[in-house]
Amino acid sequence: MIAKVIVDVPANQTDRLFDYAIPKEWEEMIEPGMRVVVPFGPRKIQGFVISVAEESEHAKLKEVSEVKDVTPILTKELLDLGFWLTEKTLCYAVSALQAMLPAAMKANVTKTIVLGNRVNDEAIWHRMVSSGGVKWDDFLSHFSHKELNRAIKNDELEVRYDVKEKTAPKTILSVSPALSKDELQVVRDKMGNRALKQQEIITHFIEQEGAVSYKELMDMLDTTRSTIKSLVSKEILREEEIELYRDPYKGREFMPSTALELTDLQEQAIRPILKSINEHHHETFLIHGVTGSGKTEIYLQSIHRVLEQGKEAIVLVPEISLTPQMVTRFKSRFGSEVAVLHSGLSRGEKYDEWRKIHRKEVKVVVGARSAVFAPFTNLGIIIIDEEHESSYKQEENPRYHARDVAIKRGEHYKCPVVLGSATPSLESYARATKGVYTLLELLDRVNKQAMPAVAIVDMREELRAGNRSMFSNDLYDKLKDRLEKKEQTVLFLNRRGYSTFVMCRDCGYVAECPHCDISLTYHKINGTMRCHYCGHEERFPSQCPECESEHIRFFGTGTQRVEEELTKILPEARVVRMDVDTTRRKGSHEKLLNQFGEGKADILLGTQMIAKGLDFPNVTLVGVLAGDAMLHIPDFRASEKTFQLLTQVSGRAGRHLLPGEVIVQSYTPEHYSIEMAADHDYQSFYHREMVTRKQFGYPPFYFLAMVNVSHEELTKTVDVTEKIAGYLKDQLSKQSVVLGPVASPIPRIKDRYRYQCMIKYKTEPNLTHYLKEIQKHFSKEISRGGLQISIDTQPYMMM
DNA sequence: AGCACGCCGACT
DNA sequence: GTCGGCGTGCTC
Repeated sequence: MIAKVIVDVPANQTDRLFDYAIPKEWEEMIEPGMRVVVPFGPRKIQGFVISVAEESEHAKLKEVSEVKDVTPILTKELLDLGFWLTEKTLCYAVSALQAMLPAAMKANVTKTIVLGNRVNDEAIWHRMVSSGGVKWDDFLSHFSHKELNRAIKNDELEVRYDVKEKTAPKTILSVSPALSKDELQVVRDKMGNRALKQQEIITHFIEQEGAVSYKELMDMLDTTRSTIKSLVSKEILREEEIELYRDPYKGREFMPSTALELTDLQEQAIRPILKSINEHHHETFLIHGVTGSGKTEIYLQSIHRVLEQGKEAIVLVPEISLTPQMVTRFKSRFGSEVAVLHSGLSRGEKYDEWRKIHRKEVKVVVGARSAVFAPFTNLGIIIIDEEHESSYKQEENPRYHARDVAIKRGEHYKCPVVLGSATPSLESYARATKGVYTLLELLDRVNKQAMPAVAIVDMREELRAGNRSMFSNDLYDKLKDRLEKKEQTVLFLNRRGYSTFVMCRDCGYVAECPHCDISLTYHKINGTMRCHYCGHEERFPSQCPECESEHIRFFGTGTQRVEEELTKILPEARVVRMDVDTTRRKGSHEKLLNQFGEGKADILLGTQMIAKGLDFPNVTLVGVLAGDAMLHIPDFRASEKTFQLLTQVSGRAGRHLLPGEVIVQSYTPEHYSIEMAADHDYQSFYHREMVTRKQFGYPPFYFLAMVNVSHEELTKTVDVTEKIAGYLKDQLSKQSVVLGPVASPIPRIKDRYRYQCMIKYKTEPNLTHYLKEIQKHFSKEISRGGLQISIDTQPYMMM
């Protein structure tokens, strides 16, 4: 029998099936979707079995050397999904398969030098290697490549390839009785008055079933390791390794919750979803529900119905809002049926959560983007909350959008896919309007609470009036007011660090990263300037490197700076700052939020990450310091992003009894995305923005594809991009537009020049083929490492 | 991606 | 004549 294998080598030339003979003893065992270790050239690597066949076109086949799984880790459905992804996103098949598994399962190949068949105990390395082998790197730090190669040729040394998993299941050493209960009784009675502690332990095992870990037993019976050990050596107890799940939510109690009574509106919205579940057919729904309209309850009750049918559910949540609050809601409703997958977990924890899904120990998974690949086999619903979020698009290979994958899986399982948002993406809303998706609207808040009043402050006027601080007078007054009333405020700024750039007031010099074409950001904590793209760091200069003036200052505002300013103007305010810098440590995210939730702070100041999902009853004021910060990014979605962000942030205020108020500061207050967000008017925004999209030929009117080229040399970069653009212009129809070559908005990162070419099209059935041709044509230059070409068939990042 | 093989210039 | 540099091509 032959195994057709995709090997774990992400390269153009190896992106195909390789045939291996299956040794007799494994013939019955090997199935598609299992991982195997195979010899590949002189080394050993991991691979995925795609299919099993009777024969091969190849005369001489090597044998599969190891089988890594007892049951397939990828089902037929997921294998097919992988190849669909490969085709759609133009990535290597391994990359697609790998993306569906937790990182811990990725193979880790280690090389060890061991003694060969011919004995040479004279050799200088003999003592080092003879004791069971030496790591490849360790050997080479003592001896040269030349010596190694010669010894290998002489059969005196050998290289052993070990293909291991990155993370193993966690185990704990436990003991269980080696004898029956009656026998234990007999043994205990024989002990008489001696070894009382040992008798206690035996008593425990007579009274209770099952294995217990050393630690538990020691705590429970107040005994010591050696007491247990002696029972083990007498063969009364037996040691065993028990597999353990790393439980990220260990020790936390989730108060069970039951279904809430739905409002009439919610009732209307959930009905078509339940119908789709009951009737077993695929349909994509878009719930357009304002913040606080009770979308989550609809999700929960839909899932409930799915579970009643014995099926499974996937809930996708943007990484950033996978807050403990969200997790709590699902855990309290569905208890231990829930697995959680997000980037805050350690690699091992993710692995364990994944195994719970794979072993069917859970029925619901709540997770970020990659949870869309959860290995369920009887899916009943897929929910994507905050559907418009750009984090559902993966910005590395495979460059997929979770929404597309969800719909693909929904079609396969004939189950509904529910997209939910207060500010749907234009793409989705347009599809809903056209009837491709079913639109469900929830335009009132559950508690009939009015939407918060939003005031826009023109910061140009503030300047004219002589206010040069980052807080408008209005915002300052309101902040003070809330402090007095002991109510809380959320302050939002889309920028971390201390300032945006460093400039000399005399000559206008701006500090830039020497490796990237981007200005450096000042970080006060250690007095350095940092590049957010390559991590380059340098000291803040005491004088201008150009004109030696001492008037070199930082401009713009970051969260650190705002925090400092706040303590100056409102010294009595207690501020919690949340950004990547303060939440880097595990669990700090949750800690800061709890602190604020328990009323230990008056102001929560933060970036993106506080924009969604937070629900604190005592928050009555939301301040957006730079409402237009996003408007000026070079991206056709800039207005959309601004509208979404402002709407999301405003939704944080007045969610309960106290009415909320929002202040948006802006230098361009008249922009429609800001005005319409202030009016909570999604409809008008949608229509207004669609006009622009149509006019400039962007989605949802046109499809996009983006080719990004980068190389160390500028001329080479331009040259290649020109060739690509020329080729595409020749091949594509006249209705399609090929833009470029143009320099990327950030023309250089990490000493590499970056150019791009964008394609706008309506129908282009062979586009994938042409793009593949481009990849093939430059594959040699790419594999040599000099040239990089990345192709995105659904770009979300224009930078 | 690795890794071997082969060809070429620079050295013992 | 030998070593090691890198360009080329293969991996079932």
